[in-house]
Amino acid sequence: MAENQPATRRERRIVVRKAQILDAAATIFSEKGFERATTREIAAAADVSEGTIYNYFGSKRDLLLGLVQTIADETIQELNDSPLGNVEDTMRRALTHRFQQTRERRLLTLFLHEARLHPDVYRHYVQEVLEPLKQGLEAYMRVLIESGAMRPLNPAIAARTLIGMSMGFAILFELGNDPAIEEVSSAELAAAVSDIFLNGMRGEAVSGQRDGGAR
Amino acid sequence: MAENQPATRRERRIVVRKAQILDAAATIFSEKGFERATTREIAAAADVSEGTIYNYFGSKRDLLLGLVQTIADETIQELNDSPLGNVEDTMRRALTHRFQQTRERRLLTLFLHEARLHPDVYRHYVQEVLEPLKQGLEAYMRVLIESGAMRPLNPAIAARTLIGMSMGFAILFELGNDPAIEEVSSAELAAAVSDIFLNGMRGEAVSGQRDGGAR
Amino acid sequence: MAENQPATRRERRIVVRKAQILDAAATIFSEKGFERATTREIAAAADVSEGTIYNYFGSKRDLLLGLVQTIADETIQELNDSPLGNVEDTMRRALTHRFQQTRERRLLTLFLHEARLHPDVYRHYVQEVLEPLKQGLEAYMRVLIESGAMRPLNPAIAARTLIGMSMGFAILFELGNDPAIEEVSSAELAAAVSDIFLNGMRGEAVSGQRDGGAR
Amino acid sequence: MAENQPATRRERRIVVRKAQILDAAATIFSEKGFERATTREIAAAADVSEGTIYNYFGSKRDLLLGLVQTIADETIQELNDSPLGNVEDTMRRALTHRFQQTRERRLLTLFLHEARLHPDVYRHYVQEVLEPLKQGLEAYMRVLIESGAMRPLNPAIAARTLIGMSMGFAILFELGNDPAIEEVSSAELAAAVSDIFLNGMRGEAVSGQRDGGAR
DNA sequence: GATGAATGAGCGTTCATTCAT
DNA sequence: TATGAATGAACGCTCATTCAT
Repeated sequence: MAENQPATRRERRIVVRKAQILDAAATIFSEKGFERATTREIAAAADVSEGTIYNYFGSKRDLLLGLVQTIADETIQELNDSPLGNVEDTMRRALTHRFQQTRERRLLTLFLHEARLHPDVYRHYVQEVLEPLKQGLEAYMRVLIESGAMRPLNPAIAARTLIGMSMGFAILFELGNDPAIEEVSSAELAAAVSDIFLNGMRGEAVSGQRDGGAR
Repeated sequence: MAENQPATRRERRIVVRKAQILDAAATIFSEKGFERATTREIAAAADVSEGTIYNYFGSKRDLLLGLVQTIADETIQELNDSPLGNVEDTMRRALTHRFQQTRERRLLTLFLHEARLHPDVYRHYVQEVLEPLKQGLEAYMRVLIESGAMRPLNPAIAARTLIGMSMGFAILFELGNDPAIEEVSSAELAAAVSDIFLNGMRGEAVSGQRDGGAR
Repeated sequence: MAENQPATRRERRIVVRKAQILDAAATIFSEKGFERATTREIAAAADVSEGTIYNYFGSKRDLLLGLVQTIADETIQELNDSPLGNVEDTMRRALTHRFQQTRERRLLTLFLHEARLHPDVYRHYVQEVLEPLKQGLEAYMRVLIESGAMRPLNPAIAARTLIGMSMGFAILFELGNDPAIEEVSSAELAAAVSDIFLNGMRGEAVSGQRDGGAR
Repeated sequence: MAENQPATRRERRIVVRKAQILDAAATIFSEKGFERATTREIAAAADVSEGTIYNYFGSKRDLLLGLVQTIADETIQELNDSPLGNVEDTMRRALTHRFQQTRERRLLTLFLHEARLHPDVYRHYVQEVLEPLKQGLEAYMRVLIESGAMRPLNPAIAARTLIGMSMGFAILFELGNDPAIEEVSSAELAAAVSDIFLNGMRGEAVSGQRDGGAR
């Protein structure tokens, strides 16, 4: 966002106002959920009147969509910006970032809940963020497998396992009240989780004299 | 549940009615979310009047709690009933079950969302199901590690990684629209996921030196 | 009521049941008022089911009417039964009775409230009890005045003053929390009140010239 | 009330709106009673929407309390403002005023009914208006008795007799349908009632020896 | 007759949205 | 533009009444 400062003072002010309101919305949505949050509370938290919200957003729903969009954009930006080093580093960095964000903005369960129920949110969040991520990771898995760096597992499932793992962990975070993960730094957690996954993708299949999926 | 039929006709009818209403509530909650579901819709889906709901449940919220409680009880029951065979089988069975349930009852994002926001749901779901599961798994990890079957990783984090992985995967399921996992049987998915995790817990730690995608 | 035992066992039982239900209704109405009393509570207090109430009374409203009727009948009965001795004794006896009843059955404000709002109650209570009482007292006043026992005041107003006084006092009683009247026996109160009224009706008119407290 | 205009336009509008709504509430409560009055009706009578009521009052109950408070304040104001002349004049003036008010605002039975059932109304009406009145009158009675202007009757009972008389009369008024008092001016009624009471407090005690109606 | 579960109209209240200022 | 009072549809819930058992 920063690279593209709107020219006029007016446009700049609009962007600032929108951000101010979205920030407030994020806070209140996170505290109360979408439905139980009231526009009055959001207005109070944003230090504007209720009417002002409607000068910048068409509806309460649009606040949510704006928020989702903002975060989706950020996420995509980060993914694109993240230097592609070796797998371990990349993954650790991505997970670390993810965990840090979850600690700050507890919006994941909200987004998932709303995405499941509301097509617009679904579009902005699942289709625009999760799907590309799946595709990208799946392709990456394929590369790693073909290069021999990983076992010949189903790359689609591997990609989804990683995403699910990351998302699930983030949710545990968001649910809170778990010293075992709260007292560990995001980086350490990311390292541990990434270690398990990557190690799981290497090595031999767990046989399997026992019957599994792999044989 | 069938083994323990309440004696009197009246008690039996009450149990049936409650189940009928909870079933309807599950359907509507899953479709609309808790807040957007109305007691009128639930009554219609249960084929009773609105008043009847309140003969069996004290409030709309109690419907949610009843649902959470029911599913929590089921989950705990399953965990206790599940035969403790070797790690692989147990895990596969548990995950398979989990994935099957998610396909049928798309309530996970709802529960997580509500648990995050409502202390009662938190108590019934997180504290009574998730916490014990964490503790149990953590202890189990410890055993496996001590026995040498697994690397000396932090058992707390290992347990949470597995739970997060399972939960995250279930959410991807619930979000739907992903042929890559929908066209695979629950058993196969469970096998693959379990394979990655267990393999990840064995073997050597992945060192940071090895490079990743470039090779 | 006692003089006229219904012949059959069945009829007798009906009368008993009705009384049992009306008693419960009196208790609950007095505690909660008519609207806030529920048929469920009344049924519980009467130790019958809700349905049973409707076997004996057509509606909740009919419970109130039945109660009003019962008390109106009692009141009329008492008035007719009360021996007509000298004025002082009669009045004292009537007021004593009134105050005793108020202490037991705190239904006066309820009746007045409902009579003001509901024509049926008005008919049963105001027209059948209060009006005859006014007429009777007015005629009595007339007699006393003509006989010279009282000053030539407007007998209609005199009668209403006495009734109002008695009713107002009863309300003060019903409102409770007033040791000054609660710790005095009904008889003493009745004597004092009756004394003031009767004395007020005798003697000379109070002329405006006399000054009041200042003297 | 006019002497103390709130400074700002906004504050003025709020006061006006509250009064407008309370007026409507008074009308509807008087017609239907508190429970049977609906906020819809009150809103319609006040010519505002239902929502607007809740911008000014927290609940339907608060409307009642606001009304009680308003009238309690007025009553207290009047008592304080009323010039203390001789007893007769003071009493006549007070009663006249009372009767006039009852004719306009038929809220007495409602207030008594609600005061009996609802602690908040009790506090605002009985404790803040009736009790001080009792105390004031009792003290006044004591003065009159000590000065010899009245017989040595129990001043507490005398005070309550007067209050009860006034209240009871007001209720007869409110119940309506009585030409004998409706066709007489408030001032005349007040004069007659006050005459009876004051005369009753003077003179000698009515002894039981004198016979009553027979003479 | 007695029961109490079922009913559903109707209530008080909330809150996203509008619009006159 | 910013405001916040006004709006009214829609919600959760209650309870008098009915009726199958």
